[in-house]
Amino acid sequence: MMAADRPDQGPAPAVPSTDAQPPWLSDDERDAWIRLVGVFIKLPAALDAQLQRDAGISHFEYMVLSRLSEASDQTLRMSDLAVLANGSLSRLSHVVTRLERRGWVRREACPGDGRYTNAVLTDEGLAKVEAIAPGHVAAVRELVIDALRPEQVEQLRDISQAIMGRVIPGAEWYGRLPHTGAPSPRARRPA
Amino acid sequence: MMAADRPDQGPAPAVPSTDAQPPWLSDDERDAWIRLVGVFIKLPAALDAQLQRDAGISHFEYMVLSRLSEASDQTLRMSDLAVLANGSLSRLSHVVTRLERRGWVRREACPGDGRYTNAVLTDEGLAKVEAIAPGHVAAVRELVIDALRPEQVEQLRDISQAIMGRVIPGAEWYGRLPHTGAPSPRARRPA
DNA sequence: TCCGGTAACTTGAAGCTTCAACTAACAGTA
DNA sequence: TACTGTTAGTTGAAGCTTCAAGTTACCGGA
Repeated sequence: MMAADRPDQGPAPAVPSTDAQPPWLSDDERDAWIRLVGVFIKLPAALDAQLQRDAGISHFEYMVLSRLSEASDQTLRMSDLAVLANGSLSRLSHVVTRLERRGWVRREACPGDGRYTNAVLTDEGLAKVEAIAPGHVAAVRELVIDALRPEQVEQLRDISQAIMGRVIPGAEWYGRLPHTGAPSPRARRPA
Repeated sequence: MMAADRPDQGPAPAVPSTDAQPPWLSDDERDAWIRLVGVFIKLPAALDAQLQRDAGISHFEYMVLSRLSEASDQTLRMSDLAVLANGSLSRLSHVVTRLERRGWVRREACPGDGRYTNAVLTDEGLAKVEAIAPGHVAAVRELVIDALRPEQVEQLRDISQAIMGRVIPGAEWYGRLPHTGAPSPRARRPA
């Protein structure tokens, strides 16, 4: 009966706020937000669909295999791999168990410190990623990169970086983890 | 043994492609992509966390309640609601069952055409959204909008729109569904 | 009025993620 | 050597999503 006057922001507040922050989004802000929500729901689904169809794996599994393939010795500590793949340690542990069953990854106790576990990409695993990667990169191009003008790609980088800075407070490091570097005695995270 | 030369794009291709499209991403493209992946993994998690903590519901459930609260008569057809909430009909059906159990939504057979089912927001449901919305909008502001300069918000809108155009082919309509409009005899989707 | 076709859901099972223990290994201290 | 605390990782259960049927209601002929 009176909740439809500010679409997409939910109903009007019972008590109008007088805070420093405007309580609702402007039309432009709301517009951008609604579309961004669409992207972060539909884009992952599209990537999963492509990988599932062409390779029978999820996007998260792809990231795990891909990050391992980039690491020196195809080896990473579970906890570093979890950060690189954007997942929790628990999620990674379950997924590595599955990937182990499929023969693409193997666990090894870290020699010298038994607390750590290394995940190692097997030869079959490496072959699998090498087979999958071109198709996946093509999909990323098709769905995202080629949809944008070059300056938009830069804008996207800056915008994503700014959002990540809020989502993971103090995450200037984001996207700058070990990757090609040495096997990282410890991921360099802020304290 | 030779897969670490192009970080974050997977290993090099066995057979170098000579296609029209460059097979790999440039450094700038890769950079933007890695960060975008971070956003679409971590941002939904952050939104879910806020809503779960403050209201005990998921982001998808919030969208369902919110879209209903904006609809005339707090009523929408299941299939329209599914589109507006960015989910499959099956997912929506399960979620509505849960929301019904909690007393926030009610199902009604569409009078006149028994094939359709209407989801209706109850008074308790409306009260719930009204209580939740301000906190959620504050989180969206905190995590996204306030992290960006005004021109970046516009860029984000355009970029998201461009990506959605690829992810859901022919989706110029995206973000422009019923919302405040009449109860939509049928969602206007491209054929 | 019957019959095939189709669109709108619903449902149950399988699979994945999350959450909350729990275990294991080490570091520091006495 | 024992005791405490901390960090890495694992595991099982609960909950949600997806997938593949199944229903139900209607429409358009014959």
